[in-house]
Amino acid sequence: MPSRAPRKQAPAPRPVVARMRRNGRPRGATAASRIYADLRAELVSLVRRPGEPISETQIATAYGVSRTPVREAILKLSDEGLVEIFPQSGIFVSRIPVATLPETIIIRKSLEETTARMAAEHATSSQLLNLHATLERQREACAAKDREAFHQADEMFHAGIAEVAGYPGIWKLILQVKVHVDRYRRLTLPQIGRMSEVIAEHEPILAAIERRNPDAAGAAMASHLERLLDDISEIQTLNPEYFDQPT
Amino acid sequence: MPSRAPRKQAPAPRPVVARMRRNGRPRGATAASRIYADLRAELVSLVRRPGEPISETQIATAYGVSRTPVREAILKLSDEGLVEIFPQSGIFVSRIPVATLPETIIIRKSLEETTARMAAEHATSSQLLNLHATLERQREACAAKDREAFHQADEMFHAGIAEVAGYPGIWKLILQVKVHVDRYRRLTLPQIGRMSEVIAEHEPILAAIERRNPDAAGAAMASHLERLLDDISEIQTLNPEYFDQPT
DNA sequence: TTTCCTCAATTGATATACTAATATATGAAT
DNA sequence: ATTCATATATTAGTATATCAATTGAGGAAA
Repeated sequence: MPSRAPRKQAPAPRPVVARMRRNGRPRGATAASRIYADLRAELVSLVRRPGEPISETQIATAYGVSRTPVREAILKLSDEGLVEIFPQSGIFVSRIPVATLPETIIIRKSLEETTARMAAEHATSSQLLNLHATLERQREACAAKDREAFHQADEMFHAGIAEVAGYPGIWKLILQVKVHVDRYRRLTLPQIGRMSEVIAEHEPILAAIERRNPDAAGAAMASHLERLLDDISEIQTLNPEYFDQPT
Repeated sequence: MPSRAPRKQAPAPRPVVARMRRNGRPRGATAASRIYADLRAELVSLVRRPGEPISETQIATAYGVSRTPVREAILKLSDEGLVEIFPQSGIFVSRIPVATLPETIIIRKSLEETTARMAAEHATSSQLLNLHATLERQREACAAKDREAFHQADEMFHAGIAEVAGYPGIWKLILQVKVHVDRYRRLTLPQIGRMSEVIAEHEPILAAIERRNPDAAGAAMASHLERLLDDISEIQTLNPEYFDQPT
């Protein structure tokens, strides 16, 4: 029996206000979150291949922890659609759901057309200079044929536009949505020639934002992302086991 | 020592194909998923009020299960932003992040402008009849002043348009994004007068889709959702403890 | 009264253990 | 060889246990 009254029970006529938030650290460096981040990186980079089984216990021993935090990480990845859990059977890296990729790109196009528009309406000079700097970094990566840096600058460019628009949460949503497209594209690695095309498409977007022309900015962004739709639907034949077949 | 070779180990030169998927039931009726669904309903319906503490053990005993499945449900809700976990402190129903609501509505507007456009391009006669039926159901609910049925028909109308567009996943994404707006609007209950306005705004959307006019359909949808932006920013003052203050 | 200190209780995070279901390898039967 | 049955190991799901961090009430000190 508790010698003291329990700290907080619901029965009262609605405490409602409740306690104010305490420490400002909402769940940072737990074992689960570290494992989640690691696994996610391995999944998007295709270090773990679609269809491959994943063993909770194996990962747990590898990290020197119990199954519990590993399971927490896996469940989160399952929500994101990166792994599939089959009860009493096993966990597997999800195959790439080819059928849903076009819809994903449509979503991205729709959202980024909006951010480009809003960016053209709200951009400050310093923000424009930052975007120019990012684009220049991308040109350097292109010249150096550094695919990793190029991709990183590419994401920064798009994220930067969302931030200039005043809606950084839109880019967070896009990140969540485009994960399967990223896995798909990782399989179509070569595309060195694409890098300069991408830059050539980024330039008019930034130019339109600079001209404060929302319509042009949105249109340029839309046509840039429409190229993505063309890119997919090429290499489905090789490595068919990585894809979720239309049956 | 295992008397038999382990079933599957990674070391081999990449098994790759792995096992085909077995039973088609990817995680259905676990205790965790039932608790998750229940809790989520309680959160969006504001049965559990923003700021209120949530006790894992209390829920566990209420369901007659251990803390483990409860924790799985809570973690998922935490990812969705419906609850906040403060380490070694407690779990609390998240306050409504008022500052992010406009962005959420912008996202929805952007995506649904797209679905309306695409619906106008692809709608078949039977699909149009279904949309008319849904709209009629909404009129009936309005006449009966049945708010719950009205809201249900409203969601069906929007979901139906996404489906006609050929991108039902867009509606699923919207559902995920608009949860805080729903909680907010639940606080502004009255709005009986709004019901007929909503119907009056739905009609031109459907009419434009019927006329196969993507531009008009997108514009009608956009202006419909812009009304949402006006609706918020009204009742922040009453019940301030439910909102995440801009400090 | 106000401030500080102490301490029991609760909590989130993790560890360990158990169970029912399932898949697969092995061996038997055809 | 091919099919079928059986046994065994692995698994997801859940239960229970441990621990350090934090809270907040009560009492001591000012």
